[in-house]
Amino acid sequence: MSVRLRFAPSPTGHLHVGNVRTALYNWLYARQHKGDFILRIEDTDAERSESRFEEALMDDLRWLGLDWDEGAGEGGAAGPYRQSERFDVYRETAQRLLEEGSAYYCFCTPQELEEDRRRQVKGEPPRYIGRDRDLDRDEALSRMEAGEQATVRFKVRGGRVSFVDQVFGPVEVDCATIADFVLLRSDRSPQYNFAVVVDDAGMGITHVVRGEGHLSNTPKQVLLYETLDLDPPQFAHLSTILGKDGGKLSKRHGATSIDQFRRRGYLPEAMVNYLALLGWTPPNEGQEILSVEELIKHFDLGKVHKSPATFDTEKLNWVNRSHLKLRPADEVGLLMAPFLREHGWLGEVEEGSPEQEWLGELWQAVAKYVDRLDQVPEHSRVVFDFHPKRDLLREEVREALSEDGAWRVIETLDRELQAKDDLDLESYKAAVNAVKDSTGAKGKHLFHPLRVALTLRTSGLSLDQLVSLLEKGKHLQLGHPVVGARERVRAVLEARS
RNA sequence: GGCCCCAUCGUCUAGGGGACUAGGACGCCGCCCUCUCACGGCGGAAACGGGGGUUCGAAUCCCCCUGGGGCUACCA
Repeated sequence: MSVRLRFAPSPTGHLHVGNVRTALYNWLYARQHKGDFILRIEDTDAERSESRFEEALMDDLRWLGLDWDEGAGEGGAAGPYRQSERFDVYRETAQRLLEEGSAYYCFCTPQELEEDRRRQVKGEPPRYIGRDRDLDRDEALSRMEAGEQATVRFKVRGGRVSFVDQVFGPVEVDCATIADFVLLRSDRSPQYNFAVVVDDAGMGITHVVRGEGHLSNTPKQVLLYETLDLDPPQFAHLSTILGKDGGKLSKRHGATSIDQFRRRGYLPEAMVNYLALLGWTPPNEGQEILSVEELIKHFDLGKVHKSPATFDTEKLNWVNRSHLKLRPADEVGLLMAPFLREHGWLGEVEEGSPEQEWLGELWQAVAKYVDRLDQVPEHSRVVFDFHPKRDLLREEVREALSEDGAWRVIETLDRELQAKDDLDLESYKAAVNAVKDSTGAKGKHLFHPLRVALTLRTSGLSLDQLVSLLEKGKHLQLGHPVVGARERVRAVLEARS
């Protein structure tokens, strides 16, 4: 039998990295076993669910490459895939349980329930006492007709329930610790534990992979499967992802929702790779940078760790950097374009254009400085942002230029360059060699003044790469002028006075 | 309060009674490369939460404590 897995988020906010890891593990397992991956929207909480979050979550999933075979936005034979559209199914099922005597109407008021909880006996779990458990059905029905509101509660049996969790191992609990829980609320909407079971069963889900928080609720669900006369699926619960301080990951830890990472210039394959590593170790020691295909191939649900993992941005950065290096340069060039555009340094760039090729070259020059694409602009500044009048005043620049022979090197280079047309790497090097010969400056006494004249900074890209970018860039339609090398040297000399 | 889960370097982890002077990765530190900053290469510091057992032998098995987390809702 083919496996069927699902990701079932509530559209109550943006997709959190923890949710994404859950989705990912489901997806990896489904893809590995050539099964189905289903997206179900759990929006029974009408108060908190919003359709814009549903849109956003599907958008994030698509960006990550976690495609689904059935579900919201996709359709499929087991639909509808939105719980708010499945109320009939829940009501029918509840009715069946009512008739079988496995469930009953409960007329308890919120106040009564609150009192029950407060009246808890020391050493005993506080729980619903089952006041209406043995209420006569006809009586219940007539009270309903008289307009009284009632919930439908499940009659929890005695004894023990058990199941084997793929991650946590065997779990067994005493049913006495489980209160008769609500199936249908008084407004006839389903309660979570009931809806999941009805849906997972109805959708033919074979493996339920979800957050650890659901582990304690699983016995209730197993009980439900049992009275519905259905085989429960395989369960696998995933530990929580923690923040740097050991607490649950939250806004104060910085970015937590996947769209934030996306906007900062993390690659989807890097997010997927890093999240996969949080709670699972690849089989080959030391090989942690894996492609999506490799993850699908090696992923092993049975080897997922029980203990919670801390989200570490430093390691994510390393993973991202590594994947960035794996991508073809011209591809990354296109990906980083929006970030440069934000700084006003770039216009529209067409795919396959010389501009894209140039961006690829820019990328290769700045790649070693960058963890994320949103850091590209600050390291590209030397290429786009050239203002001698302003920058000659900067402390580090003044200091560097006050060194012996610095200006002479620059003046000599200026003379050498004026004699040349457009520069390529070779002619630039020839000019530098000529400067070296006629001034006698070498090593840092030669290159440092050159760097400052060309960039108005004391550190940055290799000069060879820079000159090449400048000379090519000045002829391209980048939407922002790039000042060439020769022009720069001249401008610096002119701004000196 | 009750029930349940978890616990190896700062972080992610390998480990499933002797192969452990506890291995790898990120980060950190040092050296090398070098016109700068980086990249890269090489090397280094860094952990079995505590206490009891079991055993010839425990990071590995059991119990207690401590510390985290979850459930205990007409939230999911």
